[in-house]
Amino acid sequence: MQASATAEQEAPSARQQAVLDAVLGLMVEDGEQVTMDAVARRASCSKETLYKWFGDRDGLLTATVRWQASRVHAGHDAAQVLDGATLRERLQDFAVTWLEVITGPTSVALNRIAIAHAGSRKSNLGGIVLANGRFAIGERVKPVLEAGRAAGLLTFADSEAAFRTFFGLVGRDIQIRLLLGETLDLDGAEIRRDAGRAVEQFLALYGRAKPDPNHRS
Amino acid sequence: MQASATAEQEAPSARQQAVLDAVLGLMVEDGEQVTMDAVARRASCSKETLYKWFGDRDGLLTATVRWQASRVHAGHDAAQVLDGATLRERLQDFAVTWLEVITGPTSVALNRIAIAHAGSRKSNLGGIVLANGRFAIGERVKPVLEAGRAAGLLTFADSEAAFRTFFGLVGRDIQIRLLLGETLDLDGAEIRRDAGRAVEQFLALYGRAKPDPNHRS
DNA sequence: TAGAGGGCGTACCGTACGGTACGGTACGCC
DNA sequence: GGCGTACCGTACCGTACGGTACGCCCTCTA
Repeated sequence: MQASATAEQEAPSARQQAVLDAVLGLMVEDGEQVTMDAVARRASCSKETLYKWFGDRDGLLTATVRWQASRVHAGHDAAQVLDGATLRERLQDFAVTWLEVITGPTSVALNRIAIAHAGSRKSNLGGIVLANGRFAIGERVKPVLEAGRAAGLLTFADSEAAFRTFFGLVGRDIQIRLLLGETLDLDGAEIRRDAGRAVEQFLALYGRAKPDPNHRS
Repeated sequence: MQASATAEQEAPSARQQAVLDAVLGLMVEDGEQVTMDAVARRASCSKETLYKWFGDRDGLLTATVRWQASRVHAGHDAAQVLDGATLRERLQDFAVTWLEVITGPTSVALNRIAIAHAGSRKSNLGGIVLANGRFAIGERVKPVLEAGRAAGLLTFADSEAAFRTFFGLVGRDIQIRLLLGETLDLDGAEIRRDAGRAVEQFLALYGRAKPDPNHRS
């Protein structure tokens, strides 16, 4: 009983990636029709191969979540010295990226699956989604906030609390509305506007000095 | 084929309410074991009766969501004249109530079911949950915000946008984390503290005057 | 050319679950 | 008492789906 891409963290082969993409496609089309038969048909592979590679259905779903998560991570490392314009720009980038992710159909479908699964203890899809979504971005934003504090641009005691406020200002009710089936389709311009508003509000709450209107990028 | 409490809005009888409470109980215990057999066993009724009363499984779930929604609504009407302390207090009330709702196990279970269901078009559970959750509270908060604006305490152009910011400041990442299976259990004190912070942040963003530190309730 | 192995397609099995049918019982009404 | 109604409990049916088994093809190696 060898489960290649499940218990082991081995990166999936190209063929396996194609299978996982097929799963994602089915999830986006209709989260409830992700059946082993449907996956096999869609990916043009045999069910036996699915079980050989992923162990069982849960393993397949887990591998899919991991696979999607592995693609989301991207983004530059922190510049150590921050001025006000750079800080604003970095936060804007995070906000835009985050909004693009959570409004994407793949994210919505994946979160739906993970949430449905979270109801019954087995196989921690929700934990994986959280670790690669909300917590991953937290770990990337907090250093920026702390650099901003070090540069005297921000003031806060607890970077985790500051980040959670930022998270709330950016996401607001968008994710829950999408998850519950509302169709919001935000275009890029609207996302940038929303992100900008959130950043300004965050800076209004946590900025040490009033934002300098002469010093826009 | 008469479906008493489904297509029709008729309030469920006492016996039917007991059945719906059984459904809620099963949902909280394990969202996936809400099977018609399990409901019948739990509620000590026959499956035939379930189908007679609710039509089919979707009807039963819909009736359950409506039944729970009908219990959540509560809360005083708006006082027309607002001073700063009253406004702060009203907002605090809303924030506490909302946090208590979304952190409750029933709400988490119900939202999970509705979200899982939202993946496939049939039977709009997500819409019902949204209408009775996020939108219902919005319709109750916005008049308060507008009264605050009329009293010169707040300044904003769009009450919907202002409410969404309030919503984000209150909820932050709490709901998505709970839905994805994290166990956060906030106690009453923490909820009040969170709510207070959110209200202060909201007033800092939208208040016309700086909050008067001498004038706390 | 022959053998081996990986993988596709498909048939198959067991079970769980949605939905229906039916016998039995309690209760109200004539 | 006799009848209808409402409901419980349970047996039953059909199907969908997770999981397994097996035959065939294709490719790679010697």
